[in-house]
Amino acid sequence: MPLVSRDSDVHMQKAIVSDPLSGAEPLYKQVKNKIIQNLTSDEWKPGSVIPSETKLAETYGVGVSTIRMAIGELVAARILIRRQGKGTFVSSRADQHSVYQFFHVVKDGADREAPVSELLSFKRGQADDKVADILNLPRSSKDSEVFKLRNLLRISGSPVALYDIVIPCALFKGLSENVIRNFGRTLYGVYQSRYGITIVSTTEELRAVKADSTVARSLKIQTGDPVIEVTRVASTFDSKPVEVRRGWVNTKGFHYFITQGGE
Amino acid sequence: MPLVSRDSDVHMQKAIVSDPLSGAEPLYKQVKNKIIQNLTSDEWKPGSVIPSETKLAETYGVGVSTIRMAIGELVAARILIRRQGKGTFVSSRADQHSVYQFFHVVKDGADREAPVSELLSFKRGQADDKVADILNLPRSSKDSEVFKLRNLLRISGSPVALYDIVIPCALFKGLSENVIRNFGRTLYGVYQSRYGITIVSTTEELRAVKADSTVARSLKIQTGDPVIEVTRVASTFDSKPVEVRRGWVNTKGFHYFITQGGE
DNA sequence: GAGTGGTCTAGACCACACC
DNA sequence: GTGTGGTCTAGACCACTCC
Repeated sequence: MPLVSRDSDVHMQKAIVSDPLSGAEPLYKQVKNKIIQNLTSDEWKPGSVIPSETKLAETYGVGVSTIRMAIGELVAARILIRRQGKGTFVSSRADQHSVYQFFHVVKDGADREAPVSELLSFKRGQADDKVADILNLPRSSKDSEVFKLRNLLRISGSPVALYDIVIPCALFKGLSENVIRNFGRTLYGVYQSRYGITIVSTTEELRAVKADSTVARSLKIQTGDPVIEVTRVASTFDSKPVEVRRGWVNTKGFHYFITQGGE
Repeated sequence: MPLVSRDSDVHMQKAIVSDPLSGAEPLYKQVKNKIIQNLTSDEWKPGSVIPSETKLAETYGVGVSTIRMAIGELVAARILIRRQGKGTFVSSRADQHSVYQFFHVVKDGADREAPVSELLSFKRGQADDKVADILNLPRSSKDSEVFKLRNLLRISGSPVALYDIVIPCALFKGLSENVIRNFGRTLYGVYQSRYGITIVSTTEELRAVKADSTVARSLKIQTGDPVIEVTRVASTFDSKPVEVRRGWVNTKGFHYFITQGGE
């Protein structure tokens, strides 16, 4: 059932329209948003193929090149992956190679190795005001309830990072300790496969601080040793913040890496 | 004088050809490389307009859409900037907004403010083996001569970072203390405006370490205070490493920021 | 109005993957 | 062979900028 193009028909849902006078969004942006909808609603699952360009063109009633533009932007944003002869795939950020999209710590002088995470604690409570503001939750109300997790990451057995994680209960209904333990390798994998929430961007603030006794004990270093303190806000497609975490990274034998630019 | 397309003519320089049998690169990649050549040779200067799409299409003897593909990739890499109705511009990384492309430190709770840099020392010497390897220089020969700079960065007067910088003499002939002092706001600005070298990508390794006495004195903190140690390799278009620097960042009142993903 | 990039299309042929 | 994405083109019309 092709959606509208070049006409201003009204359907039950927002149709794809190209009407210069109404200041409508470009067709390819509308297509892009439709695709994102399908991704957020988990209709198209991570790792799977999406319909071919020609099929999408028919479905939405636009030219193939328009579809290519929409897909092109999503490929640039690493949300989709094109493979010649095979199809266009939904990027699976949970797989080996792309864990490092958001985890930037590696062992000195070694190749990237996937970290193993251990859930140390799982609680339910109120978000403090600062976190509530970041997550766009009301302050101190029933809707500001959050899950609070503590996670320890190891690389080849050595403790690398301790993270305190805060996520809204409203977005992750039914989340429990068991779900996390049994579900996925990474937390973002759980967000994605169980809740259809894909983390696509993060902002981080880094500081060098002295490890307190708790951090030191977890990371097996001395109290007062320098560690990197990371405060991260993770967001989904529309820059909607979903998770706030604060962590401490052991950089004795490990380092935090960043690449900028490049093609 | 249009270059070749669809034929295999031989010119004095590499012509743009589309010959499926010879396994040649796609036309648009060749165009992209031509554009990069014009940028590296400083024929098209940062901040200026490049020829219009139609002109480029004529010049290189390809279709406008092919030009658009080439430009599209360079825009995605933030090397070119398109402005509707005005033209396509060479990104000037020295301007206010893009200083932060490679400098990731800001004052806590404040807007981004451009840092001011002070040259503390300027020497000429041999690169040690490790640095020589990174910069692709021969070990301990005449060609492994490098300039060694020490730089102090301040934000609103407060010392933020101390950097030791190493660059090959061969690439920066005639560089002197005076050139740096009189030339530009940033060192990368000098690389670009005086040597036609544009830094387009960097990799950084971060560690939390204790400040030694030199670092502490420069940053006006206590010896032993935690600081972030940054080791950066900066590269130009073809991933050719141009500069190695090691720095120490004061994160008392400042933080190092990172954004990943996003559209 | 003239020139620029922005959007959108239709269609050709190629390279690759799978059967 | 069939279907996928990859490359490449020609051309239409729109929106913006400058004169």
